[in-house]
Amino acid sequence: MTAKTPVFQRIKGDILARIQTGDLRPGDLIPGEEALAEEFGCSRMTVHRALRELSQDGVVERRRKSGTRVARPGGRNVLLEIPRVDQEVAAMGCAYGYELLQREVGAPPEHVRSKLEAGAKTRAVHLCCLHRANGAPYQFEERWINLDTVPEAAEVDFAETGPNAWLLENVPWSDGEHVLSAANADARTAALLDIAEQDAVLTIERRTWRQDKVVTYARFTHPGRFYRLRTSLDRG
Amino acid sequence: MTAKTPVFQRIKGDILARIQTGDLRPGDLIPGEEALAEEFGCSRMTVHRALRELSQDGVVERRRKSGTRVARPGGRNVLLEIPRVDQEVAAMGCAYGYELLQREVGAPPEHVRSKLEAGAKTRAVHLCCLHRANGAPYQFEERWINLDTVPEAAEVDFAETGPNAWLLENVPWSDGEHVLSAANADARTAALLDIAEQDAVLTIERRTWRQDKVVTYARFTHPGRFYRLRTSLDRG
DNA sequence: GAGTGGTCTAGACCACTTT
DNA sequence: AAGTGGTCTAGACCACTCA
Repeated sequence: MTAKTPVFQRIKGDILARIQTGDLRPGDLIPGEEALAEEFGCSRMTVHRALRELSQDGVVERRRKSGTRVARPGGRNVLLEIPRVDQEVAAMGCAYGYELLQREVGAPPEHVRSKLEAGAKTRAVHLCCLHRANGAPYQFEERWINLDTVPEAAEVDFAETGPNAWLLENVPWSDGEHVLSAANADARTAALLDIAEQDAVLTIERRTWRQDKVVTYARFTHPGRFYRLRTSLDRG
Repeated sequence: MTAKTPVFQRIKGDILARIQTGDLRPGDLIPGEEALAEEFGCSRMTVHRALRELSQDGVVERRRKSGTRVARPGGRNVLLEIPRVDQEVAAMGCAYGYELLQREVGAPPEHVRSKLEAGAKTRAVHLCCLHRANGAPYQFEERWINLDTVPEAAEVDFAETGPNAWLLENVPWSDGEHVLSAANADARTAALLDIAEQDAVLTIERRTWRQDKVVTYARFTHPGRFYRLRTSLDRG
């Protein structure tokens, strides 16, 4: 069935194979687009697309006049999929439960205000939510939503719908920043997640922007014993 | 200077802006390639490239005959950069130190053998390494290298060069899988990292493949208090 | 100045999916 | 059967960068 795979994909695969077998090593020069076009019996555009995608994947580095070289892998860039809680729980075959523990509107504390890149007069919605799997605590979410950026959020009670789902519906496709870290559970978190105090938890902090303004700052906390984040393959 | 930005980029930016302002909402239909080509005064190929890249970024979904629609963001896909330890330490302005604690060659234990997808007779190099920043323990690395896949590794002593650097030089650009989790430090790890027992640690497990065969399985352990992994922006 | 990649075109044909 | 995206071409011109 190789006859049906697009030419640019065969070129990508061919070059990748040459690299993985050690035939081409980091720093090695790859023939020019015109030469490859002749070698593969296709147009330069097709070769260009193959090399461009390899370059975007970090496999190859391209410079005008110098040519294309196999990249020296430094760090690993991996694609991390952070699923939606409800979908994640459902994917495990568990019943998903949502509970709003706290909701208040007002000026956020100082350390949150800086995360929101907000002024002194900025108000925010502060939410504490618990997500459950088959009744058992699964994730604790603490979130602030910047009312300067999303004033509509002040009118939503979030009693039934989690803030994540609401934001995805109403403020889609913002840019984001995530920070992952491990910590020991404090007394409050331990009680909420039904784990022992000092147990390791994995926390994900997320900030999202819309048009250069911070939309929301959220902290997701999972029991470390049961929570693992997998990355799908990307680059090397 | 918008005159110098490529046309396909302007198209991407334009459509992204329409989405971020809420002009286009998830599920909305985007005009066909031919219509957009006329709207932007360019060829269909140029429009196609813009839409293809948006599709690869997960911003839109394309189906033949149906057309192109704004994607419903589900989970977040973020680009996670896992840097090389030495570069990471150097980037913090610290002196990097490497110490090989243990090196042995033999049959790996059962739970590792399954990770290596190895047979009963497979031998592996087992390494325990400590990475330091300004003399202080920074990362503990435990690793097995599959000698079926990389027999050369049996001859390397890894006393001076860390296994990561060696593998990147000798087995470049393999595919990878990563698992992130939080855990409480056991006595041995705590002693090595100079932290208290039960302190939270962030662990990264990595497996890499070359040509469908597992090259190596590694566990990297960091003090959770000081270690954070940041994701750069990608998709929503 | 010369050589490389980067973009773009106008048109063609194909592949998939819905009607 | 028709309409959409997916690929490919042959050629063009431009932009960067090295000698």
